[in-house]
Amino acid sequence: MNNLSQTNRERSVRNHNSNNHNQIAALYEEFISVTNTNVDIAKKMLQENQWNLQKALGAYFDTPNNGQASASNDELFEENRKFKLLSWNIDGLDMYALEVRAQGVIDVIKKERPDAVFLQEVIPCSLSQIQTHLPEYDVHLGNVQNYFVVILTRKATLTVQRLDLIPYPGSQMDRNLLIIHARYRNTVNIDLMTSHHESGTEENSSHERMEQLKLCFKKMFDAPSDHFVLFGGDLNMRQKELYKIGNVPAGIYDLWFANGKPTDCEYTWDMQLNTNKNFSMSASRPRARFDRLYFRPSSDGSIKFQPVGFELKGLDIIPSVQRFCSDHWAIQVSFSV
Amino acid sequence: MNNLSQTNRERSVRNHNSNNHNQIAALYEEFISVTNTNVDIAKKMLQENQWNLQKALGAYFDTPNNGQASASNDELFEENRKFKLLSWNIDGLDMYALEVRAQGVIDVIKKERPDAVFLQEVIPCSLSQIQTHLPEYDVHLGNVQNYFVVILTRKATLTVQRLDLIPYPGSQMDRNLLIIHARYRNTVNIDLMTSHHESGTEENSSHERMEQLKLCFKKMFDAPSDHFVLFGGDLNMRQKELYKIGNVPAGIYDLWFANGKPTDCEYTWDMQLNTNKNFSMSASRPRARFDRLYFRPSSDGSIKFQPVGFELKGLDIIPSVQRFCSDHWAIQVSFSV
DNA sequence: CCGCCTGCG
DNA sequence: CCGCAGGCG
Ligand SMILES: [Mg+2]
Ligand SMILES: [Mg+2]
Repeated sequence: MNNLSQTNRERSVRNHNSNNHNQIAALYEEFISVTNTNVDIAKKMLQENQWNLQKALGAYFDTPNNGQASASNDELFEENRKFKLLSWNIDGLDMYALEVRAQGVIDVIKKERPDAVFLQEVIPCSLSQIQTHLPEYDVHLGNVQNYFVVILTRKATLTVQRLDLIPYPGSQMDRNLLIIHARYRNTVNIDLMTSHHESGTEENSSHERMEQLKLCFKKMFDAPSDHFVLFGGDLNMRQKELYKIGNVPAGIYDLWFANGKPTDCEYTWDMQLNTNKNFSMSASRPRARFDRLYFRPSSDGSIKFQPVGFELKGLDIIPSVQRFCSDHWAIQVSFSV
Repeated sequence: MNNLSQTNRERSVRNHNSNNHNQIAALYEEFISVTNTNVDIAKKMLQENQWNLQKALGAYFDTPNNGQASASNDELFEENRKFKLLSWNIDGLDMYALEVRAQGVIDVIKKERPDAVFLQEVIPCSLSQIQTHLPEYDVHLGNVQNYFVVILTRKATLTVQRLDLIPYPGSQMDRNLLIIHARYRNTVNIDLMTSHHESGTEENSSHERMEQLKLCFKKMFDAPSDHFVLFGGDLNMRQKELYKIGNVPAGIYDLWFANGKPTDCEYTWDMQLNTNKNFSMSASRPRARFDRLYFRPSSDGSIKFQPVGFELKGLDIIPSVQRFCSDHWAIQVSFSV
């Protein structure tokens, strides 16, 4: 019996208690996490089953075409739980309809319910919106000058032990590496690292990016070996630069590759599809895989944490303002835990 | 007896003819070429020796400390003749005191008396000055739009057989390679090639420069093997780029290297010494060896053509306007012929 | 934070 | 034709 099973037991106890608001939210959380559905289905199934999670899950999976109905609920519990991480440069430097666009970001997070979120190019005004509208997350940040990176951790699943902020000494743009040392469901140590690496094509920026990336890879190895390490963000990375630093070190996995290199998720900054910037009349319509997520597994092989998905989010234009949330797409990875 | 000796004989014949202006100029030319002096000394010595070149040379070298007085005049003839080539980006895009600066360029050429001159960044207005004030040179050019490259050949020593203009297909700046197929003293075939390679540090410019340089090296090899080939100009070259294309091919010689890498002639574009641009208040004071000359010897080993000198010219500020002739220095190479 | 341009130090 | 900033398509 591994640590995750203990967590399940603990939660079963909670489920038999009173129906106050926090506990209903926890039931939704659990139902959605196991069934990979949404809050509407969770509400319906739980209401129909007297707010008993096991009964609601049983009823859901007994319905034909819902999940894998042949397995027992406990097995489904084990098999279907996901850890989700979403990373997004939300372009807080673009003032056009920023408040509406930031609300769009919040809506995506509410819908996706990732356990952790890496945000880049956040400005104070957007940060306030996030803190107001996403109370289900803890908000972690280093500096709050100009624009900055933020890590959100889902209160229900992650407890934060420590924060590290490592400035890049060579950065001309005040970029830094933000690290959150967290525990997932009180059992799994996960170090969450995000960064917004030096922008632009200039030689100095390119060189600085390589230094920043090398530092990050080193930090991933510096973490205790029994921790899982997730690092990524807007790395502004070019293939040549990765090649020049010797490609991704052994023991670290690019989660786009680990999830089968889905070609429809390749470009995270795509001026052929994203119209937030004025490239429509331009001769060049560049696109690139600037945003990436890397994974260093734990040395503890008994802990299940398998990459099972890579998706782009934020692909929809916001009708009211005819803008996307950002010039970058969000990238989201899932792990079977 | 090689071809150069024949040329000497031909000239001796000319020297006994009448004293019209052209022939006096030819006598000056010869005297200066052999003695490495200047027009004032040539005039004095020739006047004192009844315009007899042999007597004037004899008198000059019999004077203690003048040349190597122990050798015979004929030997000195052989030993001291030089072929000189000067290359200069004269910054015709800088309008500040351009006419005075172009006159400065003309003055340097008149003083140095190179057999051939490669000019880059010439504009029509400067071209007119050159044509007016340097009648001792033939002027060769391809396009005359915006700014362009020009080759000057000394009428007394070079006869031009053909001109080729090869546009660089990938250039964003209408750059091209200008080739003059010439004969030196009616005996030695010399192909003169100059170019102004793509400017700037951008990736596309850098890549285009490498393509341009590869084409030029190829053209140097395409010339008939019994020709000497001299190629160079403002190549805007970076060490990395030369490395990336595999360095200078075997059989081609960088004349700065061939002349012992004189460290005081390394930087041809030097914002630490040249004040034409506004770098005085700038944090960076860049300098580079942008201007280079390459040499492919003839397969005919009987023809003497040995690199014997590399110099910078145009190092003096013009007092009246407090500017240098150009933001580039001129580079000048000499061959013992 | 694409390429390219202009202007500044 | 240096690096960098700001603006444009
Ligand atoms: Mg951005
Ligand atoms: Mg120039």
